[in-house]
Amino acid sequence: MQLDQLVTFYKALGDPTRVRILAILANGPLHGQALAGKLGVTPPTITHHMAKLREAGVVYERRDKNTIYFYVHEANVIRQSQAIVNVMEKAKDSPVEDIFTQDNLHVQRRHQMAAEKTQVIRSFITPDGKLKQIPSQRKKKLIVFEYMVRGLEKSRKYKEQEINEYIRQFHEDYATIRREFIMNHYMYREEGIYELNPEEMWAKAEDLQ
Amino acid sequence: MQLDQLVTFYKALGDPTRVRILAILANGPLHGQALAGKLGVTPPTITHHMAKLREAGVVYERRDKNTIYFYVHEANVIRQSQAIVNVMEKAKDSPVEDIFTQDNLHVQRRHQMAAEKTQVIRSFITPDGKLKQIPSQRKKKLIVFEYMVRGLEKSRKYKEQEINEYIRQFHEDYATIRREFIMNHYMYREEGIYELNPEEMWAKAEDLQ
DNA sequence: CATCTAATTAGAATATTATCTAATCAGATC
DNA sequence: GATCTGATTAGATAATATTCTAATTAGATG
Repeated sequence: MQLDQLVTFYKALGDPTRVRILAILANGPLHGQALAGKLGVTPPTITHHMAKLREAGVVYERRDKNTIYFYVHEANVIRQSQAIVNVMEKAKDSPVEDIFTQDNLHVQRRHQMAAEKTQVIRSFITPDGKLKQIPSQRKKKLIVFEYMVRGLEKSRKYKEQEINEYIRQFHEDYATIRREFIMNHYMYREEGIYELNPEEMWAKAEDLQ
Repeated sequence: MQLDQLVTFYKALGDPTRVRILAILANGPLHGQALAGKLGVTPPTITHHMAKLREAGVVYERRDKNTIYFYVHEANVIRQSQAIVNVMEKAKDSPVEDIFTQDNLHVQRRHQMAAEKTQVIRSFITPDGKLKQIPSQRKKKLIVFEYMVRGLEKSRKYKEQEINEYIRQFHEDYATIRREFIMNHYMYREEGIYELNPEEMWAKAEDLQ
């Protein structure tokens, strides 16, 4: 992520009204007037704040007739929350010591995997949280799916419609992706109701080969 | 965390100069004039920014003669980075469905543990990152130690002096805490050099009883 | 105690931001 | 196509924030 996007993100969260908006939207989508009412501000103020939140990739919206519903883009919030930590991590010059001692080879490997994931996410997810295309390499696909699925709530039951909506924030082809979620054990379906599997069941890129 | 502290934190990171300061400090402590030089700004500007970063609990400082060295308070940055996610998590009314199905009992348990940890951290760590006192209950102590130790780098070799310095950001009694780190397998020492153990070896509050 | 060094405070200039009212726009719906 | 509804734009105001120069302070050190 470049400096600009990072600063935009933190600026967006650096205002009490906007944080309150996010807290409200965490309970589910809402339209502008409702937000204005709950917060005791005028609609133009909401427009102003939503523009900032949208620019930061923190919310997205869907229109229904004349009404615009705002949604938190949760996966994006989670990802960007790490931004400053990543910057600091990256800023550290890797010391040239021999860190490949017997003791921490597996730690090394875990580091490497994390770096690879970041890399894959960065190349398949646009700054505003859209999935450019479904990766064809299985390993990359799993990394992206795991990233997407992290925005869903554990042990919550979703209607198919809700899952479709959720996936659509990333990509139009929700049907394919929904099917992949099931096939790779991120979720299971029972009588039309979807739910996240425990993480131990997920297909994991790091288990490949 | 209350709204104010959260907004202060995000505001602090919502400025390019301050982000650049953090990127520089990630490589190690530095004094004001050096920062001013590297960034091409005047010393008063640095004073201004450091006040904001300090207020946000993102840096701390140590004086040596006339020179003040600034340090990133990494554990604090990592913790506060989660703030918005926590707020949203908390804002969601827990739905009154039966979520205690066979399938996700262990997920439940994990949730509970995470909540407990947050609780303990909140009660033993001040908003600006100091450890109020060393918990006497072993379980709580481990939670706090794990939190502290997360600010150290994996597979990096530390001199005893460095460990002392590091611990001092939290508490004056670095000797006791350093000993505890070893006793509880967070770190090991070899010929006066300290290093983080792989996480699997750490004493964990969730393994108790 | 005179002097040096690094940091801070004061105060001003400029830019950015949050919020409002009033006016306008963009889709529905009758 | 006239009207209704909800959102946006324009423009003003007041509050905040960033950065500078100049003056001051707080510790060392000779």
